[in-house]
Amino acid sequence: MKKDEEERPGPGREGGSTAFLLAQIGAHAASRFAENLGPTGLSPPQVGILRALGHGAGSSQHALAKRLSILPSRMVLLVDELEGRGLVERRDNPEDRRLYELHLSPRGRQTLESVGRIARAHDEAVCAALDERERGQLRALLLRIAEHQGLTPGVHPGMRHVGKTASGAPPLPSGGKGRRPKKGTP
Amino acid sequence: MKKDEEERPGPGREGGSTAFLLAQIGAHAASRFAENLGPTGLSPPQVGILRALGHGAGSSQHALAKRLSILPSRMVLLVDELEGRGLVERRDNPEDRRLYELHLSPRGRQTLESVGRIARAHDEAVCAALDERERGQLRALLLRIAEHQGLTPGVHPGMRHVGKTASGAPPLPSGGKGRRPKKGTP
DNA sequence: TATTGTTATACTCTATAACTATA
DNA sequence: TATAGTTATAGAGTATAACAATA
Repeated sequence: MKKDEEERPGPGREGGSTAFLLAQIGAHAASRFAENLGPTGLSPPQVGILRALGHGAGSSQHALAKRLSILPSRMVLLVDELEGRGLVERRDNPEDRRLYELHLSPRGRQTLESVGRIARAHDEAVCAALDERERGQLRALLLRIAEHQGLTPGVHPGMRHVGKTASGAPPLPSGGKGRRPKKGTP
Repeated sequence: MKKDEEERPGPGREGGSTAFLLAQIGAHAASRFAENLGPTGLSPPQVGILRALGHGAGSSQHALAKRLSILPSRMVLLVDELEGRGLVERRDNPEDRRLYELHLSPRGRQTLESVGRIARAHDEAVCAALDERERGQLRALLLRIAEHQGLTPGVHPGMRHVGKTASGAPPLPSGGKGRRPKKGTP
């Protein structure tokens, strides 16, 4: 057959566009980090919670969920597990009894330090192809993009549910009954 | 209370590590791209299929699934929809009747060009903070990381399911009955 | 027996509505 | 009435087993 006419998307685009490279490498980095968390038994969003509590304790679940772009309904389960492992404490807020105050336990703080070590090793592995000067260059460029795109420092936008709905169907109504009494029912 | 002792992960790490910045910006870029695909009604993996067929037609579903790291069972549904929209054709392979040959239809090729325009606009938007020289620098650094990490050019590693299994529970056995006769039952 | 396409099934994550207790 | 936490439920993505047709 004839020599294939190389359907390149543009000039000098071997390996994909820069935006594609960012998405590709970013997904790889996120997956590797999740793998490296294996020994801790924590998921990336749980690490986000521990980190947030590490330098801003006493937050309510709702405030934390908003800050981390996690749904409140999901936050419940994530905190349930962290509390069950003794890493996070739910304390009553005496001024507003609807709210919890979330705090890191000593063990939680210890775990957070361990996560920090994992994160540093992970960063080293991801950037291994570059020398110190190049890492600084890359970091500076990425910071400018992040700022220009309006990204919140330190908050990973968990892959918002976007694409699809092929047939354009509107969302259906749903049930829900709610049952259990809340925490401190006297 | 005393002044909080700023729990920074390391020196000069405002905004997170470089690996975190890559994950953050990468997720943002992927989400935005999925949004920009809205008018086409295509999902990112479907775009991957169209692109692959654009310069390597005649592939079987299985071979394509392997190349794009999509599960064969998912590939069925993705191709079902592309075929239903008249963008892709399933042709019988006369040499091995188990296989299909996947081909882009003229309309599929047209759609692929449209996607290319969307992708270029997307790339421009993501890199808007940088000038031409800086984009070249960034691209060169990213290509070196991608190569060092062993990433396949042009293939997005869709966010492999990694983290969690909090209780370390092993996977359960499952059923499955299978029914319908395959395509060309004479 | 092995492979391709397919279906069934299960688990996770995302997203929304509804409910309780409290303000 | 509004808000925080919670539960139920629906939908999409990921993953695996099982099956029919074919090799």
